[in-house]
Amino acid sequence: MSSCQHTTILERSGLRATMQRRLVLDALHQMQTPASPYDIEHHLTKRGSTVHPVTIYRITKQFENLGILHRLGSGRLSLCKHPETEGAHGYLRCRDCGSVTEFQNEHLQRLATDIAEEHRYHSPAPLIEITGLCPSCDPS
Amino acid sequence: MSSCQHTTILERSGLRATMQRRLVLDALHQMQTPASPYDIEHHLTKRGSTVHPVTIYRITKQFENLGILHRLGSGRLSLCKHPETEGAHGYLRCRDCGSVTEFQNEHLQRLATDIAEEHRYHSPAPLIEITGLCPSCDPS
DNA sequence: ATTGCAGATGCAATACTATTGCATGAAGAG
DNA sequence: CTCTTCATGCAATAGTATTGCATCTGCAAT
Ligand SMILES: [Mn+2]
Ligand SMILES: [Mn+2]
Ligand SMILES: [Zn+2]
Ligand SMILES: [Zn+2]
Repeated sequence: MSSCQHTTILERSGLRATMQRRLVLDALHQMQTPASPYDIEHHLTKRGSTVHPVTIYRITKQFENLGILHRLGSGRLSLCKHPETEGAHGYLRCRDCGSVTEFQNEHLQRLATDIAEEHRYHSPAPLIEITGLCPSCDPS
Repeated sequence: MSSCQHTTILERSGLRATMQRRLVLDALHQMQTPASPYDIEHHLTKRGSTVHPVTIYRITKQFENLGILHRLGSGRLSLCKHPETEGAHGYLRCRDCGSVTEFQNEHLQRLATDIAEEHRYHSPAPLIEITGLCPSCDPS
């Protein structure tokens, strides 16, 4: 996903294609892993760009509402890899160290979508999150 | 679930059965809905009991690690209804208003557990959380 | 029942995270 | 280019969580 595709995402969203929004999308794309607003700021600072933390909070909230990114239970943000897909996205998260693995399971995603609909839930980006202890954090 | 059962939970956990821990369990049980640490404090204060917020933070973190309660993505805590059951527990959460509905779906819980095991995850209380927009918050 | 101690609590200080109001600045339509 | 609207930066504030340390208490041993 190139920087110009990020601009396309913004155009389609109805949001103005500002430098700050493109930088936030670039950062999330480059980091490849869920990141907090301050993680994003640090990433950008290291690369010589600056976006004010308050702006990052505002931008990410908008992106979340548009389904451009997912906010995980840890508060970290993950770029939605397939925004055109209406189906659910799956994450496995360690509640100890916070590490996150994205998974793809059609069957589970179908079931989760059904459950959401049963309860009259709707979202442009339904999110399934399974929380447990990762191998490193499992005391056994 | 009575107060004496709460004491049993504590005995089995290896934690001392202090007044504060019993009060936190009582509060979560009485509230019937996921609550933040400060929600718990306010509930207790209204009933004439006081447990210091810092203590509630410490207690709930221990309970979470023991699988006695679940910490949802909103940060709110839900008493685990079936601590003896090793299977996963499911929650549907609105990312706008934060309302939570617990659901029970054997099939989805089985699938989620399988996915967790595939990734060598383990937990005394695996948690499935589906996030979307509830009927009240759906703009459509 | 008394004692002793590891573990638990309360408090204050601190750190971290998120939100709001307002003045200034930039995107993009015309 | 001009204008309007939306977006950003900054400062202040609010909300949430953690830590160190002194004191206290559950509970096991005697
Ligand atoms: Mn998505
Ligand atoms: Mn459980
Ligand atoms: Zn871990
Ligand atoms: Zn809602």
